[in-house]
Amino acid sequence: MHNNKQNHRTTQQRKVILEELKKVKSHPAADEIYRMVRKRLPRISLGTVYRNLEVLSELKEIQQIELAGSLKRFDGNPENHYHLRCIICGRIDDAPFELENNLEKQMRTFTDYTIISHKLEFIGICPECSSKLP
Amino acid sequence: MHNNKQNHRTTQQRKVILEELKKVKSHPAADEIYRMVRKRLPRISLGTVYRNLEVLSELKEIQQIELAGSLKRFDGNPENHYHLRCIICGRIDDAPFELENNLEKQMRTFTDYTIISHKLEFIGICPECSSKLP
DNA sequence: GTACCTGCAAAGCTTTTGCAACTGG
DNA sequence: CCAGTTGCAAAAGCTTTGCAGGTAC
Repeated sequence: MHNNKQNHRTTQQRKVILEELKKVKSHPAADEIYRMVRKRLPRISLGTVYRNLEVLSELKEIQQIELAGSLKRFDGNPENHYHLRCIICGRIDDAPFELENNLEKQMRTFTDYTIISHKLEFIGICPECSSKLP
Repeated sequence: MHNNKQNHRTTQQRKVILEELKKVKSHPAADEIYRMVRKRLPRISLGTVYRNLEVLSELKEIQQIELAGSLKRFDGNPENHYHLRCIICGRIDDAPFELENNLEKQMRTFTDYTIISHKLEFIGICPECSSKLP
């Protein structure tokens, strides 16, 4: 994790990364951003891109979309259901309520996408971790 | 991607992986499953575990939880909003409607988790990909 | 018998990190 | 000046894959 207490500077690299990202609506991955930024700063490194994306997220200038990543968890229950994830210990519990078919119905009225399914995850602190907090 | 047309066999490895995963409600990652299964099949390899988790998902015996993985996408808009993901081309668009605060409220009445936020993603086929389908 | 599966090891891909040099304020 | 930042390269972490031998059916 990164230290939140740092004083952040406005470097060329940081500025250009932010500008390029704000320009597009394609939600690029880090290496795509690297490619975009290199057109203006040919000597920038991938490491710098990663570090700045982290800092810019902390500063709430951008956000990271973490859905559907490559680190997977597996669930012996094949039925569609929602999950609760603890931000402290990382445990995942099943959510105690049903899928909302309404959400997909709503979405269909608003877009031209063919909606196939949806994923909903709640983020919070599990009772066990709560009880251990100072 | 895996070939869906295969005839799948019931091997010891496949059977034990499924049994062990059904036993727990902890939503383990692949390497945790590997550790669990090795107690019964000490010579099993991690590769076999990965391959079988893939097959078992195809067979709808289990499911993969892909939320909050490590391959991230970045969004120049720091405001909380939902996304639409195309399963064909992988593009991500912003969803054209507002966050449902009701969802968190509902969840609070059902669990002892301290709910901090939620993530909702719709999966579908974007108009462009739809138009190219056979 | 043979298509499918396994163990092993190597490779792949994304992300993180140590380090010495550099720079914004 | 000096804490924060950078480029580079190596390392780390998770997942996939090539291969030769094994196995379910």
